[in-house]
Amino acid sequence: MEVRVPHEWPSGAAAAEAIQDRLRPLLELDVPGPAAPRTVAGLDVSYADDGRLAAAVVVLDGTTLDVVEESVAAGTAAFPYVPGLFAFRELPALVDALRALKTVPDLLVCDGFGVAHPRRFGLACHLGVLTGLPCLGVGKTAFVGAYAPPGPRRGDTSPLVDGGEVVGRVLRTQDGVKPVFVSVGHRTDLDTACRNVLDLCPRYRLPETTRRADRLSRDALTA
DNA sequence: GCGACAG
DNA sequence: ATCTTGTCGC
Repeated sequence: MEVRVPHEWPSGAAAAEAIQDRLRPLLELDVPGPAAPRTVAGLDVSYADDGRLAAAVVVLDGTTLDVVEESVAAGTAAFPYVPGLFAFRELPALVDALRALKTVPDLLVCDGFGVAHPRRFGLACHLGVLTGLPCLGVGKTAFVGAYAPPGPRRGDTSPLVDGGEVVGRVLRTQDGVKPVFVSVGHRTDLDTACRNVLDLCPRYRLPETTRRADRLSRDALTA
């Protein structure tokens, strides 16, 4: 599929933040997301001991969750890990993997956050703008925002609030497991995003998209 | 000012 | 992210 060229690569933190600020106005938020996506792509990156990394994209049938297509791209950490600038670390390799895709997914599911970010422009926002596709983020641990623990049952949620605004939702994807943090990235709304994530979690805490991409990227690193 | 901080 | 065994539970 086609992916917009990222931009001139930032030389440092200040330049990276400037890029986020420049792209943020391009976000399309509060628009209805895909309630029943035909295909959903999961993205993840694994790291080796030496700085090598492997980015993986796995496209699943939105209904059966069967694998439709897979793509892997090898690369190198493109930026140091800085909370808030995490996207710049994995973006180049993820874009490579996406470009190799024959399928154009109806929805992208990222490891990390969307607008639940200090400058409201996390990885899911960045990938959304670059691809023009509906995109959401699923985080495993809290980053920004305050929240109350959601109820103990699958589907229970509580709002994630930062700076006086709701930036995401804490979602329990299975009875009694630790909740995940869902936030909108691009071209979708929070209700649809949470519905999508729940649909992608028929059995485990993390979405099948994420689990599949994680496994693929890890295997690619070994092989 | 200090600490905390997605993966 | 990654370093890491057994163990409890369905």
